[in-house]
Amino acid sequence: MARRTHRVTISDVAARAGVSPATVSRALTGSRPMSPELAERVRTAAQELGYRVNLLGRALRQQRSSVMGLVVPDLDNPFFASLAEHLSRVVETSDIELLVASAGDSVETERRMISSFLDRQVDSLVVIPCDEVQSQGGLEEATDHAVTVQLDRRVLETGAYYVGCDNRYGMSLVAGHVRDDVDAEAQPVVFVGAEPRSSSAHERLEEFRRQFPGSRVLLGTFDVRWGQQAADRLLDAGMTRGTLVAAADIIALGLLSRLQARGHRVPDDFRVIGFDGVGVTRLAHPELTTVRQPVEEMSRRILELVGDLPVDGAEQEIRIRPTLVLGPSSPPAARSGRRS
Amino acid sequence: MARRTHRVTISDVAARAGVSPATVSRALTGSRPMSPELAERVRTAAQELGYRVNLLGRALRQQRSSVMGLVVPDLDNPFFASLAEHLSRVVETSDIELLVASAGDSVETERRMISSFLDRQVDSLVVIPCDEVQSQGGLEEATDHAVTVQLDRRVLETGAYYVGCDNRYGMSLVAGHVRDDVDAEAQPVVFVGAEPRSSSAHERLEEFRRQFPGSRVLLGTFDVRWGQQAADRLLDAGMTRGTLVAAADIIALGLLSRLQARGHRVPDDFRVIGFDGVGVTRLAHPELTTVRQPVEEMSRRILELVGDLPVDGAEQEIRIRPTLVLGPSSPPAARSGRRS
DNA sequence: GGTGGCTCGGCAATCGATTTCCGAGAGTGG
DNA sequence: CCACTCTCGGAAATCGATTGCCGAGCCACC
Repeated sequence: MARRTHRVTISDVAARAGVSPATVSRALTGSRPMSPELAERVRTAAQELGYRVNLLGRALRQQRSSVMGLVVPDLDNPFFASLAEHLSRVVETSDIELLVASAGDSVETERRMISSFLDRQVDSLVVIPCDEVQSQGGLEEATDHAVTVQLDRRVLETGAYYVGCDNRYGMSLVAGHVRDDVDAEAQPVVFVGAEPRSSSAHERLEEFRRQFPGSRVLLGTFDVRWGQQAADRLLDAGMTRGTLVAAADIIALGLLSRLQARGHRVPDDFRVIGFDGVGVTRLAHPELTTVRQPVEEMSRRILELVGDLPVDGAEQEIRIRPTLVLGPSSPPAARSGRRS
Repeated sequence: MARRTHRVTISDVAARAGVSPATVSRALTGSRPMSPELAERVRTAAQELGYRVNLLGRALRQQRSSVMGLVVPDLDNPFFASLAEHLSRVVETSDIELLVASAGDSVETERRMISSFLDRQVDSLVVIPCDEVQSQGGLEEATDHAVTVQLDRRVLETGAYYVGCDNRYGMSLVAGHVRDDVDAEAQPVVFVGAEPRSSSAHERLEEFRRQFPGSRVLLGTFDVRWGQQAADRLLDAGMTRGTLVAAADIIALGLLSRLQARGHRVPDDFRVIGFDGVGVTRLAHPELTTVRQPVEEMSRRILELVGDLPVDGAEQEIRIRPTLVLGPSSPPAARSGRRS
């Protein structure tokens, strides 16, 4: 386990190349044109000494860290992990770097992570807030010190940008599908959602209620376990068939596994519909009908917002329309013969 | 969208409190005892001005950033995401902060991320290497500049620590289970693994071969799609029953979904066994038998390694024994009546 | 040949915090 | 009352890089 014998600084390189630190800086960053042979001499000197730039020093001087921070509620939720991965790949194309921190599903930790990113002088901060209400403080703080974007979940009155999908529209697509393709009268429609502590949960729930007034609604959290519990609850109450609309794929997967474990068939007895449409969806058998969030485009819009040219006329709130992806978990009713 | 009106520095606070910057630093960090009332005066001055420390400045001076970097191959793989989440929660208990970057499954990006973390002066670096061979360069570089730990996947000759689970032992548990509880003679056993480009893939494969010499082996990548393809290949070749040992849960889930989609029953026709045992496992129906990696303990050991007291006699290589978790995807054969 | 413009290297200030060292003042013991 | 110790605040150096400014040298043009 060899360890740094000595720290090589820009002055060491300067000494070796027989020039001043200023010249080394300019040669390595190309911040000012110079004769090619001198530049080359500096580069080899740096190479030979194994010089590596200290980004702390640079950032301190430049007042710019070139870092985008991302705070997610929980990496164990595949949807958030996928957002992180996508954003990471998009940011990759710029000269910014994305660093991710998890809030461990706690508002306090979230706040600490935001603070810490700010203290580290990130240029921009993307936050998927834990809680519609309690995350507000942290976001306001962030907005004062860096370009801040709320992703996926909206918290009002923070002054930050928002990028997310049009949840109401997405849910209306589901409603259309259920009404057109599924025999709605014979089949009770139940919404299995999450307590509206985030705008996504909120909006999906509201739109469902608007579309299916009077329909049954069960609310829990965004995880597999809740889906399983909800399935148990419905089955224990004697339900034997129907359409279950989940507020997220991860809940739908929980529903699916429990329905099947207890001997019910999907889609014959129960139709199941999800929301999000990232990677994991493919895990399910049968594959889920779901609302695919345009993760790619969301990432690109974020990058634009924090981009080099701070578009002053930029929208505060960017909503991107999701698309419905049909899967065998809710096939079109045979007799209607429709295909969308 | 309010933005920093002015940058508050330690000198501003000093001026306001009528003391020197040195005193402010000492008051806020408590690095030297001082009269309580003075400390209080400084604190209120800082509060009133909305002062926040610049960690770049501090780190530059202290030669210590208090950051642990984590480079994962791909956050879309739930196992890696889960490792990140667990490590994050464990590190949370110390005064170190974990920052995560994804390599987007590319050796080049991985190298860039490592470099960038080093340039940012991380104190320690945890890497789940993409490739058993090609990741070596980056890891050597890392070892020269920070305490470096390879996680889950081992690359030889890097000088870095290694923390991971004992894959051979884990696979031998699976073998024992298959031999004891499953009628091995009547049921062909097939390994559905990944090309040995990582030590984990390697070790699991080797141990399987040692335990079941001559058994069929299919190799692909660590993702759902490969599991599905493998299932197709086996079924297309006329297989109708058997025990499928997957090198990872994520592959097992792919197998499961395709087997079921094509009308085969698990566990009646096919037994399926996974490896990893993190969150997503529960998604499956039926629930997977799997080898649970002790993610929690792995995280703790990592923190110890980079801990304040650099244990010089520390093991280079820490292997933690995983445990077998039985699930209905491979129930004990009825007639043997055994329970483990 | 003088002068203006240009190129390009170096000096030194700067970013923001920490920390070493110094010295003033208070307290104590002889 | 002197000498010694102790406490505690401040001046200034320091971490590593970037960059505004200056000036030397060169060229070209009149």
